[in-house]
Amino acid sequence: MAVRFNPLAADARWQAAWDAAQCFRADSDSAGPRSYVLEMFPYPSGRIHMGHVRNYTMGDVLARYRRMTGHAVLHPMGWDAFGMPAENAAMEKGVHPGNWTRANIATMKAELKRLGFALDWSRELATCEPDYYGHEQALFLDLLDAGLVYRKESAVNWDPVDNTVLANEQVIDGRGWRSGALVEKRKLNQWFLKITDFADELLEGLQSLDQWPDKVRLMQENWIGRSRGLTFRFAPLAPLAESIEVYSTRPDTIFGASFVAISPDHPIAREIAGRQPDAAAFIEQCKAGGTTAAELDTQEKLGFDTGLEVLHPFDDGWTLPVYIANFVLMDYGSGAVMGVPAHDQRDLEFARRYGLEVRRVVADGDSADPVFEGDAAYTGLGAVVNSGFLDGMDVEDAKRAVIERAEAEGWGRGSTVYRLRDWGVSRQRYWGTPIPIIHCDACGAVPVPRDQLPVVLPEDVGFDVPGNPLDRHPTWKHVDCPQCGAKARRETDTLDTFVDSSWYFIRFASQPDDKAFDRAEAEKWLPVGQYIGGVEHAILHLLYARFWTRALKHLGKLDVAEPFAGLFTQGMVTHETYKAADGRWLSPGEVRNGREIATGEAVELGRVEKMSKSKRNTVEPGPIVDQYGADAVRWFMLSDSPPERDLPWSEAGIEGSWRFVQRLWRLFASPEILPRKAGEGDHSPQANGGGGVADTALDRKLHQTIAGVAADIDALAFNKAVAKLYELVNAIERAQPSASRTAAIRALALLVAPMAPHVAEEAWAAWGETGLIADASWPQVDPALLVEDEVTIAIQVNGKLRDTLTMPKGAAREDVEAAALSSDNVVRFLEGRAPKKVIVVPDRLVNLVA
RNA sequence: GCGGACGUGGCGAAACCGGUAGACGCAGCGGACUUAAAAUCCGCUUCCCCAACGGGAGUGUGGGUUCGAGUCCCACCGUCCGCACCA
Repeated sequence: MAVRFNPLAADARWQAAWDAAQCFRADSDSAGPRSYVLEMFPYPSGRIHMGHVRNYTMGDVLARYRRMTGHAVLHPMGWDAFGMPAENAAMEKGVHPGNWTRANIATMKAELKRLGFALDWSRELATCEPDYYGHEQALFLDLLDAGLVYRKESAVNWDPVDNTVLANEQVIDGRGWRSGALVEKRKLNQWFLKITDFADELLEGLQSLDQWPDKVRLMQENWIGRSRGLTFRFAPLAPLAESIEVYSTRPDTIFGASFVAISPDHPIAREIAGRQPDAAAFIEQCKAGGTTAAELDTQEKLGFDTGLEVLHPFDDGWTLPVYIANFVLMDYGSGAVMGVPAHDQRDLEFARRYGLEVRRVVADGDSADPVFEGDAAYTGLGAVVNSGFLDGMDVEDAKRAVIERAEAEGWGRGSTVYRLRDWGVSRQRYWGTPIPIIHCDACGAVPVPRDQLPVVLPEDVGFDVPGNPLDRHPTWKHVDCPQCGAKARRETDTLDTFVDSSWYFIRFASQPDDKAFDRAEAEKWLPVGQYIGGVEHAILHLLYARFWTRALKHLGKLDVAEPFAGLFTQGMVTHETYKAADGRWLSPGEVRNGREIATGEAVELGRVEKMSKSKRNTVEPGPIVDQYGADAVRWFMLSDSPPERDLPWSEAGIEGSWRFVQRLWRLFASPEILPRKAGEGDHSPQANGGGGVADTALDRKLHQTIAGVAADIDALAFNKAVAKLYELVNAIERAQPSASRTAAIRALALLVAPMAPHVAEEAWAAWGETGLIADASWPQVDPALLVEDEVTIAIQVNGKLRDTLTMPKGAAREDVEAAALSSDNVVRFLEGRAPKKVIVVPDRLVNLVA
C-alpha cells in the first residue's frame, strides 16, 4: 500500500467511477425526502476561478451529505451563456460569440469535473441554446397574454460604449455597470415586464423567507421601497391651466406648505420652457449637473420661480408659488412635491435660499411657535399645531384625517408609492434571446405564433461595426405579418440576460422538449432548498427570479410562491497584492520571499483583496488542482474562514490542506485496518487490531464528531465541521490501537467523504468495501456516547478562576461545593473567611463570593 | 444623509441559553529521526512579572446590569457593505 495518497491517479479514477455509475443523477420518483441544492450558475467567461470553486464546493458538500442521509438530491449545473463578453470577444478577436461561448463551456466543464463535484450533468443546460431560449420566448408570450408585458416609449439609460440600454439597476452612480461610461438619456420603444404589479407580493413574500440572510431581505425591501401617503391636486390659478398633482408621505404637515416644486422633466415645466427662454436655460442647467453620489451631496438646491401660483386645498385665500426645482425627480411619485420647510431638510434648505415662509406645524416638545428658526428641519413626531382642524392631533391621526377629507372632498386619495420600477428587458444586442415579436405597419406588434418558436438567432453576423448586428442583417428581420400577411419586421432587440437566469432553476427540475417545464415534475423539486451564491446578486437576480416565479404562479403554470427557500451568500476569495517599486502590480507567481523574481527588487505588500485581473492577484484553480489534487483544494475552500466571510487564499494554507489529506490517507492505509490478503487469516477489519479492546474516550469523541459535523454541515458552518474533523484526527492519532480506534478510522472516511470524496473512495476500495462511498450512509450516532461521564468544573473565587476540578457528571451540589472549598488555591484566596455566597452551576462551575 | 453588518493572539478563527476566552488551522520557536534535506513525529506559542509554583492584565473605547459579561444595556470610535435629492 502506497504511503502517499496520489491524487493525480485517484481523482481521475473516482471521477470516472462516479460517471460510470451515474450516481449523482437526480431521481424524481424517489420515495424519500427530496433536496434541491443549487449554486448560482456561472457565466462561461473562459476559465473557472477560485470564487466558483468555493461556491460549488459548499454546495457539493451539502449535496453529498444529503445523499448520505437518505435524501434524493437534485444538484445540477448549467451556463448563463448569453451576454456581452461574448460580443466583445467577437469584436476583439473576430470569433463568433456562439463558438467562443461553447468553447468556454467545454473548458470550464472539464475544470469543474476535475474537482469531483457531485453534479447531475444529465440536466446540464446553456441559456444560449434554442432548446432553452425557445421555451423562454414561449414564457414571454405567456406573460404578454396575461398582460404582464407592455411596450412603451421611454427615456432609457443608454450606454454609449456598449451601445445598449441598461436597466436602472445596471446604472451605478450614473455609469454603466460594465463599461463604466457615463450614461445618457434616450427615448426608445422598449419592452417592459410589470414587476410593479407584484411589488406588494414581493415585499410581503420576504416575510416568509426565514432562511435568507436578513441583509438580503432588507436590501430587497429597500429596493422595492414602499411608502404610503396622499396623492392630491393643487388647484390652478390663472394663467396656469391645469392642477398640479403631488405625492406626500406627510399630509399631516399640509398647513406648513409654503411652495410647490415640480421636476425639470415635468410636462408643465416643459410647457413653460417652450415660452420662457430663462426657464429653458434653467432646465438645461439642471441636466448638466452630475449624478454621482459625491456631486449630489454637495449640489445646492436650485429653483426657478415660474411666477405661477396654486391654491392651498384647505384655504381658497392661500396661494403657493410654483418652482421648477433641481431636486425633484420625474420618475418618482408624480414628479411634483409640496414643500414643507419646517419638517423636511431639503425643503428647508430651498426655502432659506429663496426666502420662503418656514412655518412650524408639528410641535417639537414644547416649542409650538409658528415661526421656525434654525437650519435643521424637525422630522420627529409630536402634536400638530398651527393647522386649523388638525390642531392637537398626533402625526398619525392627522395623516388619516387629511386623507379622509381629501377623499371626501374629491381632491386627493390615500396612495401607496414604490421605488421599484417596471423591468425594462429590451437590449440592443445580438447575443441574447430574441424577443418573439413581429412589427407590422397595419397590425402593430404581433406575437410570433407558438408553432414558429423558437425564433433562432442567425449565425451569419458580423461585429465589425458597433451596434446591433440583428438590426442590419440582410434577411433575418424581414418576415411576413402572421396576422395580415403583409411585409413586416422582426423585433431586433433581445432580452436582458437576467430573464434567462430568472427561471433556469425550474428548467433544471423539469426539462421536457415540448414546453418550458412540466408542472408536476417541477413541483416535486421546487422550491430550491438551498441556493448558494454571491451577495452581488442580492437585489437584481434574486428579485427578478422571485418575480418570474410569482408571475408563473399567477398564470397557473407553477404553484410555487418563492423559488428559493434557503439562500446563502458566500464570501469572496481574496489574496495578498504585490506591487513593484515602479508601481506595477505583480502576480503571486512573480514574487518569492518578498522580492520580484525577475529583478530581485523588494516588493511592496499591498492589502488583501478580492482576486481580480487588474490587481493581478488571481490564482488559477487548474494548476493548483494539478499540484495538490481536488480534495486538498476543496478542503482549503472549507477551512478556517466562515463561509459567509472572505477567504484569504495562501500558499501555506493549501499546503496545510495537502498535509491533512495525506494524514487522512496514512490513517486509512494503516496496517491494522486493511484487510489481510488471502491466506493471512480473517478478512474482517473488525478482527484486525485492538483485539476487541474498547476505548470509550475515543468512542465518545467519534460520536460527538458525527453529530457535530452533521449539525455544522446542515448549518453550512463548514469551517466548524473542519475543525471538529481535525480534532477527531488528532484524537485517533494519539489513541492506542483498539477496536474503537479501528471503528473511528472507518467512520472518519464517511465523515470526510462529502468534503474530500476522492481519498474517501480510495480508502473505501482499499478496505474491500463494495460499491462507492458516495452511495454509503452517514454513520449512526449513539446518543449514549454524546454525554461525558466526567466533567471539568471551574472553581472561581469572586468570579476569578482559581482552580479546576474533574468530577463525575451530575455530582451533587454539596459534593462539588465541598471539593471546591478544599482546593489549596481556593483556601489561599479565601484567606480563612467563609464565603458569603456560593453559586453552583451543575457540571460547569462553582463561584465562591467572599 | 438613511439603513445594515462587524471589531477576539502575528494571521484565519472558535466559544451552545450570560458560566474555564483563544478550540482548530496557518505562521513562528525548540527538539527527535536523517550524513544532509524533504517528509514525519514530540513540545512550546495572548501580553506582562517570576528560576519555578504562581500572579496580574486581556475580546475596539468609556460606562452600566450581574455572584459572574466576548456574549445583555447605554454612549462613543473604527472598518466594511447596501441605498442615495424617493417627497
